[in-house]
Amino acid sequence: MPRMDFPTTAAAARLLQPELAARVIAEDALGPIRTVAGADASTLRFDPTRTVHAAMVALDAESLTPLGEAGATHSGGLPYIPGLLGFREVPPLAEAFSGLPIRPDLILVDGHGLAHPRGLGVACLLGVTLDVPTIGVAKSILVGSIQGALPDVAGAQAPLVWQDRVIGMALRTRRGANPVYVSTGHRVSLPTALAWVIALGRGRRLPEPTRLAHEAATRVRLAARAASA
DNA sequence: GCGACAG
DNA sequence: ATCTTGTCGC
Repeated sequence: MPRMDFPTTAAAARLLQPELAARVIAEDALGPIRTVAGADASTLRFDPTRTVHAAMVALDAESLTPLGEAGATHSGGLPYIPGLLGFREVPPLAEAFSGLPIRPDLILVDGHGLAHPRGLGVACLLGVTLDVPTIGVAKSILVGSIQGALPDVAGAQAPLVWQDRVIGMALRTRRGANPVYVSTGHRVSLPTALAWVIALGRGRRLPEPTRLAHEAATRVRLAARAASA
């Protein structure tokens, strides 16, 4: 099992970013997608111990039937720092990944992929760490702005542009709801990423794998709280 | 110096 | 990210 060493300080994480970002593959390098997974983390608002509860939920890509889930809790890592989210969440996420009953062909990560100032959002870091295709699905913008109009119609899209480059796509998955921001994580092109996010939707704002992972991560946190009481 | 800032 | 009831709207 190839283990990766994660930086312990923000400074070390920043130094490592260019090297890791260079490993990201922004093109389609994936086989048939039969199973997918959602990945998310849950933390406490104010927590000096910096505990992160992570969860991954695997599902059948076609029927969206859940196939299993796993969680992991890590403490003492980095705090939340914009731009360094991956270094905080990927260690517990990678452990959760190893607890899944199956190895998913594709992972939807809660947060950005290449739509990041140094091209290393949490989805990219998880992808290169596990060497699994990943897609970033974020609920708000980290950098860049939407180019053009985004009609209030389900399916509407508009490029997310930063420094004259398209780094992702704003996608309105539901009428009357704010868009989600889709970007390449690893081994998936942006058009393919968009297609999968749409295919894995269920008429709600967030795609099903992401939604289930969010609920699972919350359960991991509540279970940890109950266990320590 | 000021404002922005995934989760 | 999390704390939370009722409430507005299709």
